Amino acid sequence: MDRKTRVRFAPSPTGPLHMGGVRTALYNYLYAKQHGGDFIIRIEDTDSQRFVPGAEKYIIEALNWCGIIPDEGVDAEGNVVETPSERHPHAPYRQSQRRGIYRKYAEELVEKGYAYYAFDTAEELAAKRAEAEAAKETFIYNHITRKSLRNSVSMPESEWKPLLETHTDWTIRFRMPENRVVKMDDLIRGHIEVNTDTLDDKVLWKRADELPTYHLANIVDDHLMEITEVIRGEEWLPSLPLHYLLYEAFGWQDSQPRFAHLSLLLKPDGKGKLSKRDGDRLGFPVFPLKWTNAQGEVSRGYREDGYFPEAFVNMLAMLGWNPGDDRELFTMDELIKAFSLERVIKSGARFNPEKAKWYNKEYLRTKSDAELTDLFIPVLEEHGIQVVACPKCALTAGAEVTVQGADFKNRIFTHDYVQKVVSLIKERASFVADFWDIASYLFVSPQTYVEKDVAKFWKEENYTLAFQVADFIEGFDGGNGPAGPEFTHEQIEGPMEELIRSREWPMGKVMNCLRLALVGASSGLGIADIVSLIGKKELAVRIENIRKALM
RNA sequence: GGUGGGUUCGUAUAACGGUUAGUACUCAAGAUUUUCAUUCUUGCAAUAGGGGUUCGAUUCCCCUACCCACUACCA
Repeated sequence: MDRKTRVRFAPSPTGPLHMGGVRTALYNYLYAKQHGGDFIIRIEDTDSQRFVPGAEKYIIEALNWCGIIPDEGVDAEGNVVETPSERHPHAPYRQSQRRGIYRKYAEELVEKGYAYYAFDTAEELAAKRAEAEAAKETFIYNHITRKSLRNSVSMPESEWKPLLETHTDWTIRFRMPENRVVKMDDLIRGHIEVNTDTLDDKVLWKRADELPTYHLANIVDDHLMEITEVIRGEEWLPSLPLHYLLYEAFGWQDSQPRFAHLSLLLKPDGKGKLSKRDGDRLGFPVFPLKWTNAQGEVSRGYREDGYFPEAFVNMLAMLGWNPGDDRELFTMDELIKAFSLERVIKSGARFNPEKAKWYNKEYLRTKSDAELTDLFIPVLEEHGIQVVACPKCALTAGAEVTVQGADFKNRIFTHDYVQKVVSLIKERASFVADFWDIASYLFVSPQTYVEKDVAKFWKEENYTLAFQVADFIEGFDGGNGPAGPEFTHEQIEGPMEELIRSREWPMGKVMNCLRLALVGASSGLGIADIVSLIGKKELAVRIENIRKALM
């Protein structure tokens, strides 16, 4: 009776999906794909009070961005996604659209004696709880207190039956058995036992909004959707006994899914679980995508912060799971092959933003120059730089211009130029957004000179020599004869170094003076790289600028 | 308070009951480089505490401490 693996991610659309939620979805997805099964997204929107418009769309988009694509569920537009060859129709995938099916299951339990009608009002129960708390006790709605409360167990049928019609906010509660040890198995945590006396009679269905609570909807839907493994957050572990008992009450033990409870993501410092506040406080995103709430408060997202989805997913996968060896870099396909619930860590995983950054850096390096160039161009445009596809082609403005690689005056650069820049700087960055800070001097003449570096290198005996090197570069014909206007890095580097060495000039000091003129600081690419990129004309401009500024 | 879960360097983690307790991130130092960055090398740094079981315990058992979750007509 081997069943096809079917797992589900069942978020509640009450806000943006937390990165812990993404991890839960990811582990579900990896498990499904590894077993050649289906990954299903089910929207658990049975709480009309907490429903947040846009949250569902956000969740689907976030998972999409991560490459976690459902075989069944809803897509970002709200359309049903279903496996084409599936025999069983499982739609709809939103519990609010399934409301019609839950009541009969709840009533079936009442008929079998596993549940009962309860007529206590929320106020009455709140009063009971307050009373118990005052006496330093815990109020539990169970076999002891049940008798003194208003329900179909404590009252004669003649009394409660009419209440079903007249009373509009009754509930159906599970009848928790007395003093029974529920024995459970968790794929991650092993064997667990709990005595039912510590549990209470949970509400399964509410007459007020004709909707089930999580527990009922969850079990019924998992059964109907033929879910084989339930992989969910640790916060559900305490209700596992109830869920076991529910499967038993329905007589569905044979097809009961296996359970795996994942530990929570903890904040990077201090105590407690990772929250939105930690991100704001420590300066990192806790959500995959940017989210703006009803009050207009914006929460940053990994996508908008410049993370590659592969890096984000990889980082998340390693938070609470490891392959058993030293490998740390995994593509989604590799994760699918390597993943196993047996190697999921039981304890909570503290999130480390530094490591997240490191992952992005690693992935940045694997990207092609062309790909990174495409990502860099919008950043350049934000800084007023125009990038054209070829040296001689029409600008968007309409005017035709000729750009010889770089036109600093008009702030126009060729695609080819940008790509060269990218190839030289990509190993120095963690994010594409860093490119501008690292390489702005390759697009704009420096406006200021770092004081500390000026003090260290800008001395007459150094800069007079630096000017001679600049003159040499300007006169260099690149081996192309007198007509050769520019040169490559390879062409200039040797002769330039030869000049300095043959005259026994102090290489470091001279170069840094030149670098100060070109970059505005004593950091950055090699001089040969810079001058071959920006060209003779711009070199002259920058020498002139620094003369004016510092002499 | 009750119930359940958890505890290896600062962080993420590895280690059939037998290891000088490994790796990565961070940090520090050194090498390389015309500077910075990269790269490379090295270093700092852990089994929560106490009892057992055992020839031998990070590993198994018990107690304590601490952390987390749950304790709603929320999920």
